[in-house]
Amino acid sequence: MLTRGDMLTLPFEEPHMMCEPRFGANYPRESLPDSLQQQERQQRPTARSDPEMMREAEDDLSDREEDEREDDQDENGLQKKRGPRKKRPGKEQVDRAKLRRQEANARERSRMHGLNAALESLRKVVPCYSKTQKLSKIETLRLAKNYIWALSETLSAGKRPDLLAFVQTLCKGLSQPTTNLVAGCLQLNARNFLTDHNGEVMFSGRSPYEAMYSYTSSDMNSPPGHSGGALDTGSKPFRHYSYSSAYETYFENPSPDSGSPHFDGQLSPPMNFNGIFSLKHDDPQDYGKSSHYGVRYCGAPGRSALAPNSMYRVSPEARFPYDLHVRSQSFQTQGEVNGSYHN
DNA sequence: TAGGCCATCTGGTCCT
DNA sequence: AGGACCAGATGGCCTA
Repeated sequence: MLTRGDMLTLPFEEPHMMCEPRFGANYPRESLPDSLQQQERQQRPTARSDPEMMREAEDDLSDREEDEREDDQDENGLQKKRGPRKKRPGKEQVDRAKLRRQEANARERSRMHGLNAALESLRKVVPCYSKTQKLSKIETLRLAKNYIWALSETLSAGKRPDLLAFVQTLCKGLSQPTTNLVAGCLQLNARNFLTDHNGEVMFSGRSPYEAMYSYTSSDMNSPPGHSGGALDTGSKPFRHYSYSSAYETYFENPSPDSGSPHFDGQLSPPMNFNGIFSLKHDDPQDYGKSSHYGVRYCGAPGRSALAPNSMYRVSPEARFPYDLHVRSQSFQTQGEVNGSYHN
């Protein structure tokens, strides 16, 4: 099946093929390959019935007249000194300009392909990745921004996040289909999420967390640019609590008929619900050379600094909490969740 | 069929 | 001069 990314992609070596549909519009005639130009000349009717041809002829005429006139008078109509006559571009210059344009087009395509490749690699590290159901460019960027924000909050709080709050942060500003997609990727019941008219994500049901902790899922900062939403009610960081019962509540029934999009592609698990934020991706060489993800957030203002690659070297009290508590706490469930990602 | 998303072309601007 | 970057225009594909 052809993906969106594959469509309209033509080989660089055949720029005229890509230009062809545009000839009828505003593509410059001089850009036609010589053979096509010749062919077009031969096909021109002698009668001046084609409006485009008439326009061309008028342009030619007016150009010539302007060339002649511009030597006689300046813009004020005063007699102008005769200088070197402006030379109309010769065939060589036209060909050269044509070539430069084609080269520029190829570079532009290449540049955009690079941009798309970077976007694709970004898709693979945000919390929802499917080869068959790709996030759009804009949604990928939004989700990435939310993800960075949520992880930064988690790091600054130094505690395990509230699951719902985390997911709600992820989904902020995303379209309803993308929200469903993310919820589906994370195996949450997408029906529990609503998007209001402002695009803010709300949780429609009563969270079991709220029942257990009398703590609302809105107790966290909102990402920049998302003020005033349903989640913007406080500055408290993610709350530290045990996931075990909540996990059961949310994942014992993974809601296969939740209305979420169908996922038959690869899902990447940048986050695990039992609190371990591991990043899985197809090409770890991209990241293995760099420092651990957590280190990248340490330079943020207000964040406590860690030595490079030193997430596990700092004192236990200051350590990223997930490895301290959660691995032993719910190792089995982590495996279950991971298993679903690796389908 | 309208709207969203996308790839490509194109000309302008800025920088080296 | 030439390359990188950008935004507008255009047209194709897909989906609700």
